[in-house]
Amino acid sequence: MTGTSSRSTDAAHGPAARRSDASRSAILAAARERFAADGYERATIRAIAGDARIDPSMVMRYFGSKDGLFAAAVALDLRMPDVSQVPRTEVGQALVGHFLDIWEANEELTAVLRVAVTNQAGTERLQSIFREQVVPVARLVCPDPEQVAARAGLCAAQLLGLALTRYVVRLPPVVALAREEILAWLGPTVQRYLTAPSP
Amino acid sequence: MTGTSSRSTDAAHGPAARRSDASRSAILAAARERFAADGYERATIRAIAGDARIDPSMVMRYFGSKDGLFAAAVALDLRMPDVSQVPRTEVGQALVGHFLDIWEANEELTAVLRVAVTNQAGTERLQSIFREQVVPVARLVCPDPEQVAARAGLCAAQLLGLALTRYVVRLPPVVALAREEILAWLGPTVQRYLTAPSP
DNA sequence: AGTGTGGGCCAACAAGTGTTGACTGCGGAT
DNA sequence: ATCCGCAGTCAACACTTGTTGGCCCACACT
Repeated sequence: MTGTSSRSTDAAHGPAARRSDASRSAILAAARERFAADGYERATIRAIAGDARIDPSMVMRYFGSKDGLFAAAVALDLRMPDVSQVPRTEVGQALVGHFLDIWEANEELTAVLRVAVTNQAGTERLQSIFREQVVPVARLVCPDPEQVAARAGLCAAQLLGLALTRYVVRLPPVVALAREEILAWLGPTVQRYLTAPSP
Repeated sequence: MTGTSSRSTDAAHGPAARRSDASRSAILAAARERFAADGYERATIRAIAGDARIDPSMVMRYFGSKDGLFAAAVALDLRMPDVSQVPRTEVGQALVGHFLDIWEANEELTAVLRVAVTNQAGTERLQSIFREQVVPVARLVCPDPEQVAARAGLCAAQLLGLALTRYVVRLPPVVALAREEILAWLGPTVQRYLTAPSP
């Protein structure tokens, strides 16, 4: 792109652009798809490499191991919205809507969820996403600091349950729900878990 | 041939008691444990047979295949309570409590959930449990027959989400919740999903 | 006694897994 | 033109998986 000539002048380009970047991202895309569709064990390196039209040994050279590939494929950023800009009474709906957005934008979250159920590394990945990206947002909304973790956990239970039944197990009635229905049903639930007085 | 040479004591005991029944149930118990702990692919027949202190080939002879073993191991009965005996306003809490009970009574539900995420047969098993055991109960509580499926689906999303975060992924704040806290938080949610007017 | 049904063990198979190493050839730097 | 680094290929390794068939022995029946 930027003239292959400026190879030695990698001054401000961060990590020097490698000739194999196309293959790398092809592998990562295929990996996300396979992990999301099949889970960790059934997403074989051979299948991923086949999807990316590349030799399996290249996957090893680039990412070291299957675990390394998974770690590189799902470096997940939830892009949580700035809830301080949202009216206190609508934060529940806003969060549910945001989660629906990112869940349908790409397959990374589905991949993390599927893998987290059978793979230790996946479990830890999901736990760290919760700890580092979900809990801090709850901290901004939630009155009592001591209850932040529990309230965030309740929200995670509701939202992951929706994702599980809608995108993984695909219970027909849950798949059939329209976006507005989900917002109307789950929004108040999340709102209550975050802001209602402790029962 | 029907020459099953009726054993001396099997007069009217239904399916004649076999000499290998001890081994069979040992295998089934080990299978439930492994499926619950490891999911479908990582729960190997060899490991299950090892736990049951029996040869792997016996598993094949008794259950035909790994799929057959799974089907036999998790013939799940939710033992749903008779909700018509429960006051309309407490049915939510009653259902949440019941699910906590059976989830902690044995590992069958955890096994079904773990397997359902990566295995097609497991997915169908979970779907049929929902269709045949959860939806009918919702039908008794729910006013509008057209909304029964959707409302049951919402309850499943909340309850499976709790199970996922508490027993599978084990998010620390969710694991730390006491039974009464869960009842107090989730009871009203399930209650609303079942009986509140459509939003 | 003998006998045969069937529970149990052993060894092996074919297929598929992650992973490794040696080899080829293109392209940019010298 | 020459060299060197690195993307890419091929083949193989060591291992595990589900699954199969043959064999041995215990026991209940005649």
